[in-house]
Amino acid sequence: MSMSLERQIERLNPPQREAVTAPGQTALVVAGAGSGKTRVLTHRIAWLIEVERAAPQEILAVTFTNKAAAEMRERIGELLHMSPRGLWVGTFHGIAHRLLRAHWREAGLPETFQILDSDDQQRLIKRLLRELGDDTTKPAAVAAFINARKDEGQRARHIDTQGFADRERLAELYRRYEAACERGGMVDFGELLLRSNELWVQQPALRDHYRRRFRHILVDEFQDTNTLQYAWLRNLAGPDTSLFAVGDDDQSIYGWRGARVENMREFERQFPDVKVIRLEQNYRSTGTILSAANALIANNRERLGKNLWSDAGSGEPIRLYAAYNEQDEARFVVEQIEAWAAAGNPRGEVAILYRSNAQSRAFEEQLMARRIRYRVYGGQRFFDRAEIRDALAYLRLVANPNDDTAFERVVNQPPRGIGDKTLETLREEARASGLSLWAVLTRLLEGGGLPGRAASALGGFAKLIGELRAAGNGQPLMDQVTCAVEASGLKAHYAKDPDGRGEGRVENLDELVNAASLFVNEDAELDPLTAFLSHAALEAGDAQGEAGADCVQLMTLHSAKGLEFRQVFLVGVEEGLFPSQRSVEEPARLEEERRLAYVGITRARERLFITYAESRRIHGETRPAMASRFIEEIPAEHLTEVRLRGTVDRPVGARPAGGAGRGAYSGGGFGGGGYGNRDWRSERNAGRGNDFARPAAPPRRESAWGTPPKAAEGAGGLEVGQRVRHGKFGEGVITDFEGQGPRTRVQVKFAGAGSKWLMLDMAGLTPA
DNA sequence: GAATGGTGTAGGTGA
DNA sequence: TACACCATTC
Repeated sequence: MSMSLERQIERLNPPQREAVTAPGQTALVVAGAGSGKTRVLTHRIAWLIEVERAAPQEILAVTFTNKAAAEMRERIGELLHMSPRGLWVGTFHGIAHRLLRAHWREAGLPETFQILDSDDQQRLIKRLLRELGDDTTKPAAVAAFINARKDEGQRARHIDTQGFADRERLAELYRRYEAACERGGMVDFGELLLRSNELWVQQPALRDHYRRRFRHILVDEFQDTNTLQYAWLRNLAGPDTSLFAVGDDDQSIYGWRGARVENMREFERQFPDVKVIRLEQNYRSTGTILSAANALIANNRERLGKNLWSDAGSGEPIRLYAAYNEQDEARFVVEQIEAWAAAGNPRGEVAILYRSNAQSRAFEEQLMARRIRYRVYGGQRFFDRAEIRDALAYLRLVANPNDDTAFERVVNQPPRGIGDKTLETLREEARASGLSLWAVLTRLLEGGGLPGRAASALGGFAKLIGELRAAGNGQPLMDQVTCAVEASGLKAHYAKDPDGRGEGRVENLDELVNAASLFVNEDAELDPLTAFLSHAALEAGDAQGEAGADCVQLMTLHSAKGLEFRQVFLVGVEEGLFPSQRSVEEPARLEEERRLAYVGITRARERLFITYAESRRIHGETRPAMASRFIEEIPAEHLTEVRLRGTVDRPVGARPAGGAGRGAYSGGGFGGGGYGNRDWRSERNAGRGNDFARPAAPPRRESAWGTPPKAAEGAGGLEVGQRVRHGKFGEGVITDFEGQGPRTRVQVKFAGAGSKWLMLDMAGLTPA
């Protein structure tokens, strides 16, 4: 053992060390949030190589996200001071894809098969429905059905329709969808896994080859495996394979994608000699944050059971902010971030976590207005943009002209005079002959029988694709991409700015060329174009915004899993949004939402804010909202309210201490305009828990930072009760101050515009 | 065949 | 709000 690895392993705590050095066939590591899960996995791999003398090519490590795979690879490299050759680290999808590329013949695929993403998939289904004259079935519902069946390992022929007409219908669509994919050499995400699992089942010799090769299989985020992934693992693991699974049932958040937490229990049952190791010491968060997370997750019934602990201090209370609406919420968060940065803290250690991507908008606007750099993960990804997908479709046709999905996308993009009528002829012909659209097109052009105008338009398209294919032969990838973007007329088309976004789209197309020039094909077996297209499908592109820079991180709770930040804002924590409306009706889904909240809370190392808005605009409609039940599930002693609607901070549960505060809390209902007048706890819980029974603590007058604000002095000679004039809002009376120095904020009750908090420096108030 | 405007609708997470 | 889809017009 090298000294450094030995020392590294000595530094682990006993259960971590036990996991890393566990002998025997199977181990299940139940690893709580922040308990050093990735550390265990990477040390385990280093230990296998250095101590157990395993060859790197005997090790397979599977993760769920590309980000996790990249991190694991990097950390193994650091531990071993080199990048081990032959070690397989990747996502389930990435590894399945690699297998299918290597064994396309055995898998019954054409060598040039292309990957269908969910958008392609829906378009294909839409086409199938149109063929059937079905305009009532929703493509999304069909896609969901097919994907769910694939997640369960079922093909169309396996489906037991039990005489139910709708199920029969869906099964029929699945059959047609399978046929269409088969014809075009197209493989969707689920198919990657399904087919590679069938490879194990139908090609035992091949399976045995990999069983002999991969003596060690390690699985990350095991709680998120679905039926098919689990079957795939069980098939690959032979009697001599050592299977090392790491997971946390409390962080299972992909049920909607078929994940089965039950697989953890199943694993224990099916491998009787499995060694179960629990990692419960948390090294990440303060005691307060952990207690809050523990209390929240205790409301779930279906748990393996574990309790995180930490020997770190309790730290600050969790701050709760009730915003008036989503703009106020964003403004509050961004102000907090400004203060954090002003105090010399890195912005890159701040994350804003939300339930859904659409929520990023208000925060982006505020951050942009205040010129704070930020980075948004997820959402509209680079490879999902319309113009990029167009360009990729041309490239897909170059790689495989039978790819009907790509054909349909660009046959008339940019418009070249090929309309519905002409396309319908093609489609019909294709249906009748079982050929691809491209094959039919070639045949029709040769045989004549097309109206002159259509023939020349189609001829132009065929010529273009032919030229792209010829030009691409042996050319560097970048030249192929340039050619597809330019010769297709795509760039010129978008440059004409058909929708007011032309400039950005042209930039994106240039960026695609740039991406191609930087692309490194790591699989020598694969031609660069196919490798690039697969990369585009499997890794949806990097986050938007400035990479590497010290930026605030914006992402969904789902993409935050596995990450940690010194300061976290958990925003939009409202009933109907988080937990989402539909999940409220189903206990299992509600529990998954709660696990998502648990994931969010446990991302924070030092400081956690939870915010919600009392009024939120959804689908262009403003609706009242109320605090999420998850807030109520956090013990009140861990929460401190921040400046609830113009009053001072107070510990949650404390009664307002009269004076100006009282009015703000009295009264019921919400959505009544102006700053709200409702206690943050909903009626149903008032008087239930002991939160309200505790003796009321005196309201603490403090800013969010715990620094007592100075009163009027230092605030430009203004004081409470003074009449002032504002450029936009007119005349008003100062009712409160908060903060000090450049962060001083002042509350003014305006005659015509209600009560507002203003940054003193910015507001330009003059005595009236 | 292409462009434009109006209408209706909306679940949200991701490889 | 934002986008997809349809009907109308050029």
